[in-house]
Amino acid sequence: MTQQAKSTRSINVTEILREQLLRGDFPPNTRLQETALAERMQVSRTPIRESLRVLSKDGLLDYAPNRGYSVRPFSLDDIVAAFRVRSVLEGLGCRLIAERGMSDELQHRLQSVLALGEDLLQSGQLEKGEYEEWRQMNKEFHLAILMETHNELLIRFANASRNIPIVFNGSFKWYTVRAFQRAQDHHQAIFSAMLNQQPDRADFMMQEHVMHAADILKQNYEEHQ
Amino acid sequence: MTQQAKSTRSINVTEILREQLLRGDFPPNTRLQETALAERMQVSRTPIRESLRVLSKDGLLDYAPNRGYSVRPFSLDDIVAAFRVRSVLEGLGCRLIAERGMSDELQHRLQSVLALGEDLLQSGQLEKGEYEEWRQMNKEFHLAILMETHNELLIRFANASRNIPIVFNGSFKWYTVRAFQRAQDHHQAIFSAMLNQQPDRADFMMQEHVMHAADILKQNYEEHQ
DNA sequence: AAATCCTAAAATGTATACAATCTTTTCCTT
DNA sequence: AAGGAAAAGATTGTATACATTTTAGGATTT
Repeated sequence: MTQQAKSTRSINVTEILREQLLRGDFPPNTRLQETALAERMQVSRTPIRESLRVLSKDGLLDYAPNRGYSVRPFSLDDIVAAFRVRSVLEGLGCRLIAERGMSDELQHRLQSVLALGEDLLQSGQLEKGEYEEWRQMNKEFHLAILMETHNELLIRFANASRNIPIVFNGSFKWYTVRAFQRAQDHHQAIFSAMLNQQPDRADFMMQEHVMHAADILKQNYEEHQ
Repeated sequence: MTQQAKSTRSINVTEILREQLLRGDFPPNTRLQETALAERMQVSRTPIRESLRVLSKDGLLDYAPNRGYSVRPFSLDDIVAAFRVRSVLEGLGCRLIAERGMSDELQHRLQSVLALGEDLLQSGQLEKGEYEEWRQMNKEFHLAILMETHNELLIRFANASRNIPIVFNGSFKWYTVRAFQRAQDHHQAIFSAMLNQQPDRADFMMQEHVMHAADILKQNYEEHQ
């Protein structure tokens, strides 16, 4: 029997609400009233309040004393700005690893991730819009690199910079096959740069990679919105 | 009469506790018990709990469900890692401004800050360890640049990366006159790079500047601790 | 003496009651 | 009818009571 991680209602509510906010379930500027939420979530106001406080710290909600919380609206500029920040953070991650050299473990892990990416490109699945596996693969690639830095603040900020509506699930639904190929090429180049201890190249290519995703989002945002 | 910003006990408690944590009033790993804090702060447990939750989100406290909160210990490596992150964030800020060019307002503001720095160096005050004015000046320099980016996430992260014990008040107490001079030179170079729209130089010099502060802290940390 | 279990105390988690603040409506004045 | 005070309603802020979990201590067993 797997060990159930301990939790509290407050934490559960926070994660459920966060998911809903990231999915875009609530229109921008929607007021989130404590009593209404409490009823909806079948808990008292106490855990709700703690959740809302946390989510506003994460930038997902706006807050004013005695006025309560509302869903923070994100403009396209906000989102692109967040990508820019993430690009330098993840770029720094790659740089740090390139400087000190990869561990064997990371090397093998990334190699298998790269192989999976290659498989997905070959299989033709991506043409049919089945990008869920790609999403998993991509997440593992980025997360594995970040974790290896052992820089707690870097990991925290890089993750936080992805916790933004629209950004969160990636813009893969708008990717062409060509775009997937380019992303795979970027991953390869980043891996190569870290392996050969080329910090500048590793940093630069990661920034290029992240901002490429931002460009695709930018091009498709208006028609979707 | 100045407009008193609205607030709540929860917010007040959070800021008081944050200050105390940043000053290092609590030894690392000290448990912060809600009832004890509530009595000390003359409020009930409710606002205390909300504060502790927020401070743990900010990375100042550790938290485990049903076990409560404790003061997070920071190693020298943690602190240097935070400086590295801050250096790329503030570097990005300078780059963004160098790319688009400075506003007249920022230009004048920074020029007056630079002039103040020059004055402080001339006056000989800094030799006697009176670095409070320098601290103010330095803060304004960095903050003015950040604000001008209008990148909300960048501003938030950059500020958060300074909210760490020891880092918070700067390591100016360990600065020699030579170190102050070098910092002033860095400020001048950063300003010049942004004015002349040299993004690479602006970014690089800001990183150099921030990591210089990290170096000084590193050299003096052991004897202080 | 070491380990384990059990119980009591203390701490955290949650719900609810009350207080303060904001919002809306009503009603009065001009 | 417009404007504005004042009261009623709704919402957030805080305190407290109760529930659950953890922790500490001691008794019991091996």
